[in-house]
Amino acid sequence: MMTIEDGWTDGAGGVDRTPGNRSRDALRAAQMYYLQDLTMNAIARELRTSRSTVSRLLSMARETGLVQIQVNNPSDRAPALEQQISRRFGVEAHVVPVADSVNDSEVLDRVAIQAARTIGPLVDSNAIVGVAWGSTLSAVSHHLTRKQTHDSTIVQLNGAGNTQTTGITYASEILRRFGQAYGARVEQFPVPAFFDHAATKTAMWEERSVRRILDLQRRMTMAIFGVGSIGAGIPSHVYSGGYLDREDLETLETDEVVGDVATMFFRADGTHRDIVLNTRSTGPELDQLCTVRRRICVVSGESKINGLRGALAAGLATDLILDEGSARRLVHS
Amino acid sequence: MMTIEDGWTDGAGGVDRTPGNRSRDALRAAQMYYLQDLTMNAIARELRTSRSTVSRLLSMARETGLVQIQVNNPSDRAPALEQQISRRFGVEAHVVPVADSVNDSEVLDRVAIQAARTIGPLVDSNAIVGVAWGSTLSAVSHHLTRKQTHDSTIVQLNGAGNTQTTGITYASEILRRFGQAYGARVEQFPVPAFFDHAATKTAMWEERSVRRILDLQRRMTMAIFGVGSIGAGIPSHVYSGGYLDREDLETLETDEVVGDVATMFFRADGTHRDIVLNTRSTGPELDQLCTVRRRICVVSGESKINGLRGALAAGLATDLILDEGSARRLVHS
DNA sequence: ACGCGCTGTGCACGTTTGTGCAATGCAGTT
DNA sequence: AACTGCATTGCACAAACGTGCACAGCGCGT
Repeated sequence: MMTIEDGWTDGAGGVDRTPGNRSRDALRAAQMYYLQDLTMNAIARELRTSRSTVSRLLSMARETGLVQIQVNNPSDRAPALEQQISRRFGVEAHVVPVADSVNDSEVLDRVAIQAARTIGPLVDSNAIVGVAWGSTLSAVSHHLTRKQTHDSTIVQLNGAGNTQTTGITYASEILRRFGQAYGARVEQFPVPAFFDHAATKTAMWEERSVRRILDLQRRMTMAIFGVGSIGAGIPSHVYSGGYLDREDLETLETDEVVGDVATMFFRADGTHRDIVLNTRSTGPELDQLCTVRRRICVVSGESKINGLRGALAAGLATDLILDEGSARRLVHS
Repeated sequence: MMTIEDGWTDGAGGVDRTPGNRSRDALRAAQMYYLQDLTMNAIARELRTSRSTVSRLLSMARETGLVQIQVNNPSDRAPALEQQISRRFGVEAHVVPVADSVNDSEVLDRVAIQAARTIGPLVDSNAIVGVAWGSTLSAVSHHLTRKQTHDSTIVQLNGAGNTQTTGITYASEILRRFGQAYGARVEQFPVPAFFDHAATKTAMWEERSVRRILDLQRRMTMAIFGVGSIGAGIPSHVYSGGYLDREDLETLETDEVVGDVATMFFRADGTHRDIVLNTRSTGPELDQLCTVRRRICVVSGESKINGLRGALAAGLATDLILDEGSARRLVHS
């Protein structure tokens, strides 16, 4: 007979309800399904359980990152669009195929899913990942697949408070999801998105609690953000959500701002000197952002194209994930 | 309207029968299926084709290595069996889960499939992969998944001729399949498995045509082999296939041989000095084999356990892929 | 022009897979 | 012991999927 210790690598012996079985069975099932091409029925027989349980074990295996599915386009024959974008803008492009017939919210959803799956493999142990907030990142955060890492940290890139709410629940939900997916510590940045007075920012930036976050940001190994865009149809969250008053919006216009990344603004040519609002923004200095090894920009929807152009001109991203429609718009002009 | 040039990254425009579409559609389909979780029906609509075609595109994407599915067991909580084997024998173990109720030939098949999928990701560009022959490798070769590589070479580890046939079709089929899967050059080793006289081997080993192969073997980055085993129930191919005569088998017994790798023999303790048959064998010197960075041993069936123990004692493998039954037998000693 | 073989397509069918639901088991509480 | 709340299971049904088959388009040789 087998002892319990033996039993725990064993699916064929007697039925064994030791706790922790589930994840072991999930691994066995995943191997049999994905590596041996058995049907769920056959697996159920070997595991002495029902087919439906196997189905559930497999979804669990996928969700917890036990199974990783990646689609590589052998770079030698990558789709033309991706190559063109790479050449022209010096970023690694991931174009999300989407027929132009689908509506904007579905495009966002699908870009978000694919972005989440693309980001997954890039998160290593000991990583310090900066994460912005906004509708794009919120969508992405809903689709992250888990991956076990050690000692990684998710750090908030910019404050999220505004004049109406502290914005904390919204932003912190995003962060929390990232942290949970990668088993990482989460470091929130409990400041408003914009200070009313630049002097307050200067003062706060001397506080040790704040410096701790800024220090983490300086040591980021990866940053993930969307872009905000001015000018085109729908304004982003930042431009309509109560973060900026009429006067602020006017100064943006005067400064010829076309968009922002993590509430730091820039112009169409990528410059950001002397944009007054940036002195009150809590986002990371763009020059400093550019020193981060991997900077992933997620964009969905053609309305963001102006902001995106500026961000690319500023060299803010090393990787760009965007829907096919926007990609085409980007290169065709 | 779109021009044809636009059309070729486009699935939504008019129906477009440009050649090469298939692999592009396969990529699009794979992204939509595996990264965006659409159903095949939805994909068919966007690609303007039928669901069945999408199904076929997806199988193509999997077969050609466009999609790679890997199952990782986060090493911190790897199954106990694998950890035990790793510790005791100093190899990375991949245990293939198989209920003990399934018959030997199915076990072989399933080990082969999983081995093929495990090997795939390890083959890089510029690799020189040594491949042995035998029933195990034959089974593996049938299940390799394609993967695009540049300038890699598959080299035969040991001659395959015997007194009855040249053995070439059998061995070369295996090699050919490896070559095709990885887009690699194939270098056969057109010599018998064993020379009748050691002197012939010495002479042949000076021939430039042979030296070219030996040189490749010296520069191998990876070797893949099974084990032969003496003593247990069913003897391996080598021991029964007309490669050795009665006298040879007697000398093996005298020399206390327990098994072989690529027709080079060894004893239970892993030693191989003064085994006379090795002087006539065309397999690689075992000491030299041990200098190869990655040495993958595939074993299926408990009858091979004696040979396997010897091979492990000799330190011939860095990676071991074997079925669960054998694995258990191995650690329970 | 015609026929031939080849490749790729959609249909139809049987198989495989996902999931709402009710039943069961188990732990903690009254 | 009885009760309650939560997690897990198998069932049954519907959705999604794979594949043999017949047919259409195309290139090629006669």
